[in-house]
Amino acid sequence: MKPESETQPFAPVLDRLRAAGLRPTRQRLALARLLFDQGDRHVTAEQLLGEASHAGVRVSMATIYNTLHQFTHAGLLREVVVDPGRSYFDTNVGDHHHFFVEGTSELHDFDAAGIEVRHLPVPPDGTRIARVDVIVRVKKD
Amino acid sequence: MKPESETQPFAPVLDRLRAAGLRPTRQRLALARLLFDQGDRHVTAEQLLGEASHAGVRVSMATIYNTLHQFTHAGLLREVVVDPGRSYFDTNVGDHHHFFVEGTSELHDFDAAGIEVRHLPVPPDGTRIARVDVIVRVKKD
DNA sequence: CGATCTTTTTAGAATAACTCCAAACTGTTG
DNA sequence: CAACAGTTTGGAGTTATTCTAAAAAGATCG
Repeated sequence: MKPESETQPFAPVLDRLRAAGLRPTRQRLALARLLFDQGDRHVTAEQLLGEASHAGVRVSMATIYNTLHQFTHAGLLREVVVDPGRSYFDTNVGDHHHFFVEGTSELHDFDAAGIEVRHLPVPPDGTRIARVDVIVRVKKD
Repeated sequence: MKPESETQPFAPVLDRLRAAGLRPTRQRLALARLLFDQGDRHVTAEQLLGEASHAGVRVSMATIYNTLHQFTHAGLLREVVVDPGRSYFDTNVGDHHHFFVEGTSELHDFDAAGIEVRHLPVPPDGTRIARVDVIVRVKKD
């Protein structure tokens, strides 16, 4: 039997797009597969463009950005802001946090289940908590 | 008795620069006073340039950036990365974390003493924790 | 299917936030 | 104050991202 990637290459990703109310266009499908068909990843727009062109998919930079943001709004991606001047997009949208290795700019996930953030103060007036990000900045030693 | 800001306008800031091994030049003194003589603040480079020129201090953008980074290295400021595409510099270098109000891009400090972050996982191989940032993203409701 | 309408995509220009550079200037030291 | 190292500066250069208007591609209808 052929591997799933050959027998149902588009199906799961197609469903995700449909569920998100995004038209499954050629470029969205291709990008979704690059993003979601290989486990948890952290990508920048530029990396994704590189991967796309490497995979023979012709996509413009504008589409890369549009798509990353649409996926983020749809909850398929999460934007991670750790590095001034560049955004990472995380395919892991579960409850987790990040290690950020200064110098190499690598990101690593760690599950939120293992840690406890307690006694958070009350949010400023007229606001409610949307999300709590814990960024553990580490250095090579 | 006159307020300290009138009686000893330069002294404390001068000491801080000296202690940091930074030559107390006219621009560094002026920027340091704008930054440190009014309690805890979060500024962007552009804001600081605006304040400087408003205060009649002629400084170039390059110097604003140089100075912000030097102060950060010297431990007089802390860079806060929460907003893609812009850095904030925080004059509070104590142990604290941030509320970030999406939409208005406001930052508010909260003391780290009140919360507990427990059971942090071990950092990736060959690295050690430099800092833990907790960012509580809030939305207006 | 083909006309039509809407959504997407695209190349390239535009913007924003920095960073770099070589020349001018300034604080410091002897 | 001479002389040098450290600083500042305007302006050009970069990088990441957004915008724009026109072309292309899906969807819908008859």
